[in-house]
Amino acid sequence: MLTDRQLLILQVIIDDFIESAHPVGSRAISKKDEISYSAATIRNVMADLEEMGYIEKTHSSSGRIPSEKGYRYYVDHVIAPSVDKTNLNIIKGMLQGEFIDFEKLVQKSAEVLSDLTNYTSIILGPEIFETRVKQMQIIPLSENTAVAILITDSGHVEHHSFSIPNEISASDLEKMVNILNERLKGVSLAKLPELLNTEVVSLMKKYVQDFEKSYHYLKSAFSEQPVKLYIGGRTNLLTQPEFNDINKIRSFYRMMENEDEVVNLLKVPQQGIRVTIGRENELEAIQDFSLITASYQLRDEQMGTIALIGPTRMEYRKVITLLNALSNEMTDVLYLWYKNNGK
Amino acid sequence: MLTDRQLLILQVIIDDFIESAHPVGSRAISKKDEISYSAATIRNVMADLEEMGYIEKTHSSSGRIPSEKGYRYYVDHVIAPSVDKTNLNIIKGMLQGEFIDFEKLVQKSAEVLSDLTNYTSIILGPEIFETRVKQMQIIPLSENTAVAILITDSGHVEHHSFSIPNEISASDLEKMVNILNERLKGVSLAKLPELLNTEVVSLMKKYVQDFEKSYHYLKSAFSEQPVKLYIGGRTNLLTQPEFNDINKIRSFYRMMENEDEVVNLLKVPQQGIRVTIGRENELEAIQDFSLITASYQLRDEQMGTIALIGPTRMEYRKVITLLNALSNEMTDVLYLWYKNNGK
DNA sequence: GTTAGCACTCTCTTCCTCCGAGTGCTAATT
DNA sequence: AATTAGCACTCGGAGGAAGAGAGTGCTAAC
Repeated sequence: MLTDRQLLILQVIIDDFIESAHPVGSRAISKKDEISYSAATIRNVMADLEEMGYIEKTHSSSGRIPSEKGYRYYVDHVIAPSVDKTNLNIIKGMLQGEFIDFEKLVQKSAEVLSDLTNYTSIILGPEIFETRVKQMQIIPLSENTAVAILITDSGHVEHHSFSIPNEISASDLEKMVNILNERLKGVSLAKLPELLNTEVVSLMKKYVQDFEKSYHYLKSAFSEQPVKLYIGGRTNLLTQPEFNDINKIRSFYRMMENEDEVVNLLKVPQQGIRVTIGRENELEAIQDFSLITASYQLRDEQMGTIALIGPTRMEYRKVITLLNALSNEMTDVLYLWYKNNGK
Repeated sequence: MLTDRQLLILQVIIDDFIESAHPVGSRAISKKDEISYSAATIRNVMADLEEMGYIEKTHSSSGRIPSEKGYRYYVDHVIAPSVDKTNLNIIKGMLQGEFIDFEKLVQKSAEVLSDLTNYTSIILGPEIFETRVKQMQIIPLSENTAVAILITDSGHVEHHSFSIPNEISASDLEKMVNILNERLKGVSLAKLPELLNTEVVSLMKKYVQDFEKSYHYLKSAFSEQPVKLYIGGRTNLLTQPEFNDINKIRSFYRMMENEDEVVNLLKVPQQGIRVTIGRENELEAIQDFSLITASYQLRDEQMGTIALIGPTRMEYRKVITLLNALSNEMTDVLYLWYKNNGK
């Protein structure tokens, strides 16, 4: 456990380093307004903090920088989720406009988040499990191609072109769609695959010739449920001094190119804010970074994740506040929207 | 006009520099198999080439590197569009698979192109002017929201959520859609805005109450015709030695983040291959790069553009060959597809 | 318990030197 | 007349030495 004085000095070191990116020396600390000790005293405290592992030197006679353990302590004990009115208003303003298309809104959120912080923002979702099938359609384009469309009550549209084998007749296709619509309207997407496999199959077998094949094609058209990923401020991190190393840039952007990897990074069930600092991250490519994630919900069900990624020397206070605010707002908006649409 | 010997040496310098990225000296040239002159002779020729502006020194006693003028000459006079069988087969193989969704195919092309070259590929389009309206639909989601869907005969689906003002009744909406479908089916997208404004308007005024407002909302839903942009190998250029400069990286990626700018870059009517080298590019952010573009057509109408961007020290021969092959193949595929679908 | 003083450590920058690659020119060679 | 060998010269880059500056740990005084 840290004494008050140790905590104070740790905090000053971290705040200063977050701002300047330079090692912090005892003299600089002693000059701060909130510090009333001499440099020598500070040095003693710093020696203690270093021994405990909260700060480090870059070389034997350098000032100190926070260690990952130091950041961890700072995040866990120092930061009280506060409210930043200015940014909160920006977020509220953004989310308040006429709310039509949740996906657009998410995209916009990612942009605002990265602009506000100068880090890279990643937003996942919304997952569409909770949304329900509004309508399904299959529209023939030519003799042997068609496009299948699935519309959900959230306004989400999935579409998929596919080719129709010669054995399947247009009338069969039509029958299938009728059956699908009749049976699946209002079904939540989470239950869609199950229903497709059981009830609907037996029903269709009765009416549709050459059922197996049709079904196969149809299923492939609807089974893909991509998780949407929105990234904002891809190039923001380039201005960070820790990004001077070209190899770091390379490995980071390689990672970001790989959507699956990014999705996996964020696809974690969670409540509240999660902070992983440096080597706390399992993914090697971001072990020099910190990742801060929050989720937004619909009726206690996690719909998606919003995250910011930046150097370990991150403005944790600001970022956590912001993410907290945004996730709450998104949850609220989502709730209201579903309520207003009578579901 | 260059003599044969000057041309030969220019060619050797460029080929060598493209491969090594290091200035080429007279001794190295004289050692090449295809060169039978001594270093001293080469030096004389090089002095001439430099005087004419085709090559440059990096400092007073360095070897030579090609100037932009040198590359230009090389591209215009040395490169005969040849056929690279291996890569051509890769491309053909890729395009041959069951052709269902042109957009997916374009995306895949961008990936293959960047993998094959290690540069960054950009593909624009396909522009959908030539495609025709297959069906339009408006599906109400709730009391005051709906999603408008437009399906074209190419399998392209545009959708747009919008809110319905209270004054507009559901039955009016239905009428509108009926009218739209009746009138617009088979109309090419190029003519869509015009028709919407003339014929359809007058017709709808008759049947639909509060027409003005409905029309306004509907139009906004269908007027946006985004040009799709596919980028492959975003991080490929990071491995190029000329990308050691962080500022270059920054300005390049800034540019690439701005979709509009990239679209403008490629949205140029053209035939054949177009090569812009270094400062020939108007856009400042890529004045250290070369951009090579080709287009693909449908019945002499340009549908889209494919491009590669890389350092001015680019493998022009390979890239031009590849782009040439791909644009031809894409044009063929497009033609066949439309033919097979009886249009 | 706190602080002043001081020797010490380490990085960073600047300056210097040396080496090698490559050039341009001149004179010799073909 | 064209080509080539020879040679002095130039410049960038690597490597090392020296000095400045920032900061430390320790000791002794307050």
